[in-house]
Amino acid sequence: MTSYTPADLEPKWQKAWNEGEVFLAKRDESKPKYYVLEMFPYPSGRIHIGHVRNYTMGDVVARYKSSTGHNVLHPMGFDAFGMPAENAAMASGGHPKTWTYANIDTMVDQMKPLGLSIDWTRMFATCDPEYYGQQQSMFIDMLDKGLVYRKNAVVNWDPIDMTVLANEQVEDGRGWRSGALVERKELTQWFFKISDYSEDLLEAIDTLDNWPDKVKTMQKNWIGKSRGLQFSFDIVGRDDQIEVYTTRPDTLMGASFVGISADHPLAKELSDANPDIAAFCEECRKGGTTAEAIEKAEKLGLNTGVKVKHPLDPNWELSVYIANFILMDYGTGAVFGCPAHDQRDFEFATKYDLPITPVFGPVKGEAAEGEAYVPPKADMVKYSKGFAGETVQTGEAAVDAAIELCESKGFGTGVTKYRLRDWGLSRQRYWGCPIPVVHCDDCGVVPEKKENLPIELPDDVSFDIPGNPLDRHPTWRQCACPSCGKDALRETDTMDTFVDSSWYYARFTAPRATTPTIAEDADYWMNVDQYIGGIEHAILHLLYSRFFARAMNETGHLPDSAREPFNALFTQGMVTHAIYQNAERTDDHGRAIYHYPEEVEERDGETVVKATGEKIKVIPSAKMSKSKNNVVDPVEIIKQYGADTARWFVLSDSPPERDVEWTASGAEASAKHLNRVHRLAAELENQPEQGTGDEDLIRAAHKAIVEVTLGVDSFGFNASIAKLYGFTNAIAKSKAGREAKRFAIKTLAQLMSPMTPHLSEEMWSLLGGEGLIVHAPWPVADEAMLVEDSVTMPIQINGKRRDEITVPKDMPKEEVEKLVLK
RNA sequence: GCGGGCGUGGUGGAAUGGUAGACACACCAGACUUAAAAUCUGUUGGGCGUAUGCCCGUGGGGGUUCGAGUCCCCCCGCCCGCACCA
Repeated sequence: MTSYTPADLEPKWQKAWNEGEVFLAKRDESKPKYYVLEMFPYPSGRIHIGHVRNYTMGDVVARYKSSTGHNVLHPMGFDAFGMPAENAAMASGGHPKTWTYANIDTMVDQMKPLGLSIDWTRMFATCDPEYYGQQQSMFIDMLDKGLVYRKNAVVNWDPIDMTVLANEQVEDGRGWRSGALVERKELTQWFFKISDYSEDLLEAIDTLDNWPDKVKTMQKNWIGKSRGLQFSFDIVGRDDQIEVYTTRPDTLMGASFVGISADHPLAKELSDANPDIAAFCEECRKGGTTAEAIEKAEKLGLNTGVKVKHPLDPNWELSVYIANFILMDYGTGAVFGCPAHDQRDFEFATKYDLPITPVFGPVKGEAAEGEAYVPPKADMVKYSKGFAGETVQTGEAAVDAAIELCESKGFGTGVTKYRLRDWGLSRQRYWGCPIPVVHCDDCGVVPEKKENLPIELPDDVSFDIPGNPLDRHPTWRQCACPSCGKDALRETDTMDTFVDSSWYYARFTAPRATTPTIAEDADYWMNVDQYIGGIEHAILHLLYSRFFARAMNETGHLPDSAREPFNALFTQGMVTHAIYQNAERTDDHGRAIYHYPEEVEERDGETVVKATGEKIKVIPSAKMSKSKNNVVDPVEIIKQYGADTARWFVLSDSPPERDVEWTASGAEASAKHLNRVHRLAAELENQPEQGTGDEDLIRAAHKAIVEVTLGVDSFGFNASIAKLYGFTNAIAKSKAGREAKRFAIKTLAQLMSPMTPHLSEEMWSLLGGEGLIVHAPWPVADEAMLVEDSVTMPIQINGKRRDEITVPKDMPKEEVEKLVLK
């Protein structure tokens, strides 16, 4: 008898697949195509068990689709530009390029033993000049189409990474990577015109039927559409106006003051004349931007002495305040305050003793005292100082009526605004894609000629001083102006690395092309049919990619049908692991001590440190982190149990969208189970030829086909695995004859093959299956075998189960009823 | 504050409005063994009972229904996302 030795059989079958070029993706118009993609990794140096879960899910889909007659594209690459490479270079004196490519080699070596059905011939890294050169070429195309522009803007400056961050990359006022408090700085930057696509990106969300609602909602909120009235207040005593935007024009008769941002042009003008105002504006800008700071921040205002006229009553004058809570980059940077119906305005008005005039109240009863009355816009309210339409109506209707009325009176227009800002892409870093433009004294900013692409990064750079090494490189900047030929200087900013990941999915369709894409390949392979990755990319990466697909369509690099690039999205959960924290002591600095799993054990129902017996506080299901000593290394797991066990485990128990906790006992159980399955196949020839219950076993096999297929089809891998356990138990217990068992075990091997491909190949060959199991078509259940002759039905009285009876399937209803009522 | 999700045994988790707890972990018992490991078999939501069996049970309270873990309303708790957004 042969025993189950993954260390031997896994490499054996991987070799067979490689030699047969089984996973090589070729265009084949005779088959339906299926493009499966997992979000590509950053080459940090080691694969993580989370990667294993992500890629295994993709692999299950890829292998299953392939066995159901699809021509599958399942590629892998690396998102290879970015800060960590530069940080490593600064720390160890190496070069980001060396570091990155060495990491990629290591990670590929770690991934290959997993037996993923990847077409490795398509692999690339975004730091390959062949890739980023094409990105530069597209940048120039986008410049031509007006999809990229340069402007002077106040930007988020990360003082640790010494670079600019996009709005999306600032979290709680801190850089998403460095964690440094972000500063505001004025710089000339490149921007993608993503805001031109606000409506398109928003509307199309509703067509994404196979995306999680959660992600769709997050994107909708991020785009942030609102409809309101934009109008101007005439400033008293001068020929000038303050423009404001409001989503509640129905509260115009409750206006109490006008507030402007400290960065508003009027505030700047007043600052120049009055040092007190200048000091106040400075104070406003300093305020922290963390959630906490905003929560606690006092509403500060300064009466400028400027007055404006109310548009509906020229005799009604309102004071203009500079206020610290008004943002220059939303709306017009100026608002009118209606304290009766806005809590923030209420607090402001109370503090500065401004009038609070309600314009509506509840239909029944009175509004509460001491706070603003803010009902949902869809609610009916009773207007006492309304100026448009019915006395009793919904806020929504009143807003519409107010906009219409104001438009007809000739002040203000109804406008739609979006929160989405243009995407600032300039980064003051070395390890990124150089922006392919040249600064010429005579011609200004000129795009590089396409024949000069790629503009490659120079290798001879140093990282001993902060800042961008491209700025201080002796020769790299110097070039000829593409327009007039005179001496000119290159742009030294590089692109945000999110640009690199915004189109890699398209590049996989023709990874070696000398143009960004090739029409026939893109037409055939796009869209991605199933995209799989972490929820953390719900906004940034996915929104940018949706924008880029549109931009690539407009620059002729993707077909119309690929403007929305991902047909289906699945966001998988993390692999977590318990943390073992010492409950009795901390280290010399008062920090918690964490123990490795192998340092602790269970003793009398308590978890203690083996060596010392100290009690342990177990924190279950925590994100893996090196500093918490709870990281599971996939390489070790594969060494110990084999890839199939690792694959089986990460798919079992928890639904794929939820976190799964890695436990040693669970991993061991998976290994045991696969051993058992292997034994079924290996010992088949010892089974007696004749037995009993052949038909029952064959029926069980057909039922398993239906149930497992359903799970695989709907991302219910844990459900499929539960059914496979059940089916395995049924085979093990069955007394059926050898050929019935052979059929059942071959079916089991096939149903398991997307999850445990090596073991399945081995079983297939042990059972005398023809060729490789990867080439075998997915089993189809025989409907006739699914129908039972007799059926067991529960007898319920008032919904409670009282008894059960087993009757022939075709027994008439009346007879069943008679039987039950007896 | 706004938006979304979740709450089921000791644990992870199953259940198109129709037998709650599939499957697995863990625990316990038994078989095999000199012994252990491995393997196999069985038990395991709570309570009552010798037993056929009965009662209770899906965060709490109410409702719809012949029937609710599932649908509706209120409350509690946890998680995630967004947020001086005018």
